Amino acid sequence: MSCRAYSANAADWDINDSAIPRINEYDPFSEWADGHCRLVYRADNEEAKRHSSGWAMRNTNNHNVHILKKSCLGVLVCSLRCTLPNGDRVHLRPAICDKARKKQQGKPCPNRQCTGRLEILPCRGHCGYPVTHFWRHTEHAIFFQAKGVHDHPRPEAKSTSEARRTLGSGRRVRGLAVLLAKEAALGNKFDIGRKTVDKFAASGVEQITHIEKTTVKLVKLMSLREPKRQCREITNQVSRTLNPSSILPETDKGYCSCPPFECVCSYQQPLATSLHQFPSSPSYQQPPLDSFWTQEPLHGQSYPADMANSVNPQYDFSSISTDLFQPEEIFQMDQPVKPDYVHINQSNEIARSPSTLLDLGSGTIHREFKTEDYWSPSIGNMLINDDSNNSSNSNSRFNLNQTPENQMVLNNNSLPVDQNCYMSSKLDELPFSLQKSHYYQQNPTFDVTDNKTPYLLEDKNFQNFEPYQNGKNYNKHSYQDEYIDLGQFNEYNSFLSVYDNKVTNNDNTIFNDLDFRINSCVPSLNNVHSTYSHEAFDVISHQ
DNA sequence: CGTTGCGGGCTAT
DNA sequence: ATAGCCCGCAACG
Ligand SMILES: [Zn+2]
Ligand SMILES: [Zn+2]
Repeated sequence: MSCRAYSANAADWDINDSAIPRINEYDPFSEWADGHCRLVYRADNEEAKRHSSGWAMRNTNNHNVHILKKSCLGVLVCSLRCTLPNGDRVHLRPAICDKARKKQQGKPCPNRQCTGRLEILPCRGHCGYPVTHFWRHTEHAIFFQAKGVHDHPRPEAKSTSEARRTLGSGRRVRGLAVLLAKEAALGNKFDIGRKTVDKFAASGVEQITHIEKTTVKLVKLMSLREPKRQCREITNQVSRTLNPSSILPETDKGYCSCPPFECVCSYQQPLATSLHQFPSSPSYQQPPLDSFWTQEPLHGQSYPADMANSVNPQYDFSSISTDLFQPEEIFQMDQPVKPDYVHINQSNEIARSPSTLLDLGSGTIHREFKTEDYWSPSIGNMLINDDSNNSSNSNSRFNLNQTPENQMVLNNNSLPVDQNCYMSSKLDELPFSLQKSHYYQQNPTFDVTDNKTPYLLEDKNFQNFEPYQNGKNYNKHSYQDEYIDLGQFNEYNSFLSVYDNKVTNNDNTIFNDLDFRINSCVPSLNNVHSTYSHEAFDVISHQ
């Protein structure tokens, strides 16, 4: 699900804007928002208030009191990429707490018949870095913005994870039943947001057609300002691509009776053996023998129904207990955790390094399945990346990114998102300052002043187009001075005209693409964005 | 115990 | 300046 192409509010704002249009419509909470999106929730939305997400997001310090930033921790997977009997893959929820997360790593795979160990598959969905979520509160709404497209499967639902944790050590099936029931019950709430998804997905396709036409323009726009470090990391994604052909080799395995994180049995799996020693990160990747995600069910685990049937059942939760994560237990296993493994894992826990460049320009989908590919993209999955809970969330990452087109399609909303930032245009051509001045002059009405207020405090101004005011400042800088609001450019054309000195075309979609790419891959350009379709532009630069 | 948020501080670009 | 990230602290459940 990700975000809908158009949020109720036509996202003509950016989380960093000092002034944002007043929002009248709110979006239903999207637990699995993916791709670049901006959503506005009601201030009383509990989930929004908690800044929760289906993705395992951890707080990260962005030195900005007004905006809460979180980055994705990826997903906890089996080092052997085993497939559960039902065809699902292991994808547990990484603990948010660093300490707890470390404990998780190296634990035996929950699949009883698998000898693999749990390891973190870091998120590299945003230019090689973890996808980030931004939250900002205003008086009447909670603004949410995401950057990047998760290149990994969805972790288990938060509720499931919690349930597991709290379920006592009850070791039997009973616990499992409870979990399943919970999951099933929880799943229903997401249906709401989904309808729009398909719709947007379709529109996304349409938009894609415009891409070629607009490419030139986009390049031009991007040339306005090229961030020094662009994301061009397509490579990572490619590396995770899996061979579709390989399918569920391990599917039929039975489960051992060992706890998910504490398997003690010595059951050996043929394939896996050494795999667990390698970190999941692409740079280190060892080729999993078979496609890890290929089989991800189309419906993500997030789906209630699915969960009950597929996801949870696969795990042996009976043994899961609070002590699952006890470090000591790791050593109790017949096969001690390999120190190296753990070590490596930690270092790779979160992708830090950018990746290598990919063939950005190629629009081809890489299906070459290298041994190291983690993901096998299934086109069907790729096309729909919706946040609705059911979608094949797991696919979002992987496959889509390989091609610009694909990405665009995939990204939720149909908004083209170029994670890869394959377009390395030069922004230099147009001085950024120029843009600012233009926009700024035209939007005299906006108040640029920056007042500071913790994001938790509602930022009235934000909603009303007023500057931040209140409280804390951004840690070290204020946005106000440089804030530029492009709101006046209601049309994409207007925007173009500014640069081109002429009005070019009416194709709003183009802008979207541009926006997407810019936002996603070019850090500096994140402020430049358009409403996803014909809405006004909101370009902001601040510093 | 784990989650969530805060914020200092370091690093790379 | 921007962004990513580590780390400790604290409130909370
Ligand atoms: Zn396994
Ligand atoms: Zn992610």
